[in-house]
Formats: sequence, structure tokens, C-alpha cells
Amino acid sequence: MALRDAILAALLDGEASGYDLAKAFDTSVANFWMATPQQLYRELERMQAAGLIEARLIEQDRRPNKHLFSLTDAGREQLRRFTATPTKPGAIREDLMVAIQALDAGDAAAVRDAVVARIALAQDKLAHYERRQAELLDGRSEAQFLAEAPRIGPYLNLLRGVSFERENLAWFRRVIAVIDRRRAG
Amino acid sequence: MALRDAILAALLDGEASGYDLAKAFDTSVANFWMATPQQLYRELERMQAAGLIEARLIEQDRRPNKHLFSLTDAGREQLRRFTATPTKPGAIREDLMVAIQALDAGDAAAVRDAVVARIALAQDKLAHYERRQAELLDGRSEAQFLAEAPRIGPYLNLLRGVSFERENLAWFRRVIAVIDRRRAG
DNA sequence: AGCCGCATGTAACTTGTTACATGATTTC
DNA sequence: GAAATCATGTAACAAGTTACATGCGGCT
Repeated sequence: MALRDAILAALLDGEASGYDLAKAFDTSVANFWMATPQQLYRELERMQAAGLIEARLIEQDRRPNKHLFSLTDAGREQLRRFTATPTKPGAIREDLMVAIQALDAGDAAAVRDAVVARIALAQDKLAHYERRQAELLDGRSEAQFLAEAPRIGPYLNLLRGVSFERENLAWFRRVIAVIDRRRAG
Repeated sequence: MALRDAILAALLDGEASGYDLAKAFDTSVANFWMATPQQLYRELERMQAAGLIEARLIEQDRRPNKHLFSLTDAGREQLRRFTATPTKPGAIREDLMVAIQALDAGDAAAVRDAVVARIALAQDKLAHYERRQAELLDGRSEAQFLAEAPRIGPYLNLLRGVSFERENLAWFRRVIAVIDRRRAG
């Protein structure tokens, strides 16, 4: 039920529609929690029923109407309780690493191609995180930001996202080099 | 259905019981794929029914009997097909990062404690990966190992595991420092 | 005496995934 | 004229989680 808490945490940034959250979970929040739009819509409904969030209907002329969700006091309280609960180690599920584990019994050329494709994705994510970091800093030094910003959590997670994608990139390049040396040898 | 492929990849190391696999998925394989014992037992049954693996019953006197599973030709072929299939980006689900995202609206002292607890876990994992790496190298230089080893996939994944845990450690320490500076300030 | 390791499972439940559907509007 | 964006959802299915059960042997 941590999707619920992830949504509550995302709503700390302000009210959002299911659609907004789907975008957030595809970019910034994807850094630490993945969810499909369908999961979000289902969970939002339940959370509203449970009183953790409330919806404000925005009627629009030239667009479908939308519900903007925001935290209720109960929602904030649940989030506070969540932060005080011991966490369990995170889960990783990475297809590409399964393919690499099986590299020597599989199609090495295809795996190589898959790694090359991931390099582009990692570069995009890295650029996105770094842009977001610059936005948050807004010209300030990191020390200054950390001293005065109202929220430091999202910044800390961004740092982890940046280092994760950097390490991904370095590793992808290493994997390609190793595969190439093998095939040449 | 990538759990299935992860199991096939794990069986490249040789025949194993469900219990063996559960341990592997808790340590080495956890690096790239997480699964509970229950998932494994269920999936092994299906895979056997599908002819991807075959079981050899080992009758034991002073221990419960066990089934040792190994890859069939169909299983090897399925694994080869898997490596030739485009992968989708991996999923991350990390409770601790959700808590850190909500740090400023939550219980910062409790989150700090959770981070401290993770440092110990990360150190254990790192030590484990490094031991395993030394075992694989077996005294050889990395270049020599990569040139002559029959399988390089597991080694490459180990490298990623090591860098992941190193970055985790560095980040955990950073998070603690930032929280402490905040509370002092 | 009590816990840990071996080795397997069942049952009930919660999550997550995939495919599809709607229908107007703005951008290429 | 096609594609992407906005904004939501339904239905069917697959995967993952949690709690519990069994029973012996070895260790402390």
C-alpha cells in the first residue's frame, strides 16, 4: 500500500489531477516509484473514499472536466505516520539485467542493441533531473538552498536520481566495451 | 512474465531446488530481480508444466526430499528468445525514497533512523557482492577474467550491484548530514 | 528447552499490467 | 489529414504479498 503514500507525497507539491499525477509518476516520481495511469486512477478513487484526499471539480469548456485532488488533514496525518514507520528494502526488477545475466547463453548482439537503446534513455532522464535540479536551486548554491528551502526531500531524491542515471550510463558503456572486446577476441 | 526468465537465467548456474533459488533471489539475484519464495514455487510448477525446466527428485534420509530443477532445451531456447526481445525500462519501488520525499511534512527523526538502518544493510550487501566478485576473479586480473571466463554476464551484473550499493551508501550519509545540519540550524 | 535451517507448500488477498474506449482540441 | 494532448475510465488478467502449516535435525 505504498503507492498510496507515494501519491500523498506527490500531492505535497500541490493539487493535481489523475492525469497530472500520471505525468509526474512518469518523470520525477519515477525516480523512486513507478505506477501506471490505471493504478493511479484506481487508487485515487479509493483514497478519496477513505477521506485521505479531496477532489475539486474543474469544469472546462474546450477540455474534459477534471478533478483536482489535494491532501486532507487525514491524508497529511497518514503521510506523517508513514514516515514514522520502518521501511522495507526496495524492490528492483530490471529486465535488462536478466538479459545480461543470460548474455553468454543468449543473443549477445541483441543484448548489445538493448544496452545502446538504454543509453539514450538514461541521458534523457539525466538531463531531465539536472534541469529540475537547476530549477530548484534557482541560482542559489546548494548550501544556501538546503539552508533556506521549505522542502529538501525532493531535492535529496533528485540527487539520488542523478547519481543512479550516471552510474547506469557508465555501466552501459562498460557492458558494451566488454561485449565488443569479447567478439573481437 | 520476466520472473520466468529470471529463473531460467538463475538456472544457468546449474540445477537448484526452489529453496536454493529462494536464497539466490535473496542475495545475488536480488541485485536485479526480487522474488519471494512463494512466487518461485508457484512459477517453478508452471515452468515444469510448460516443459521449460525438468525436476530430478533427490530422496534424502534426514532432510525433506527435494526437487532439483534444471533447464531443458526448450528452457534454453526460451531464454535465448528473451535476450533477443527488446526490454522495457526497469521498475523501482523504494519506500525509503517516498519517506524522504515527504521528509519535510513528516517525522524527520524517524526517517533519519530508517536511513541509518539502511546503511548497515547496504554495507552487508556491498561486502557480499565484493566477496562474490573476488570468488569469480579467483586471483586473476579483471582483464584476464573477461578474456577467458565462460560466462561474463553474472560478473557484469555484480559490477552494477557494487556501484549501486556504493552510491546508496554515499547518498544515505549525505541525507543524514543534511538532516542533521537542518535540525542544528 | 527452544530456535534455526532445510524444504515444501496452501489459501486468501492485494497490486500491477494490458488492452481498449471516448471524444474534443491543438499542433505538425 | 494525422497525430498528439487533455482527461477519464472499464474489464480482464497476471503477478506479487502475507500469513500460515508441516516436520525433522542440529546447535546452543
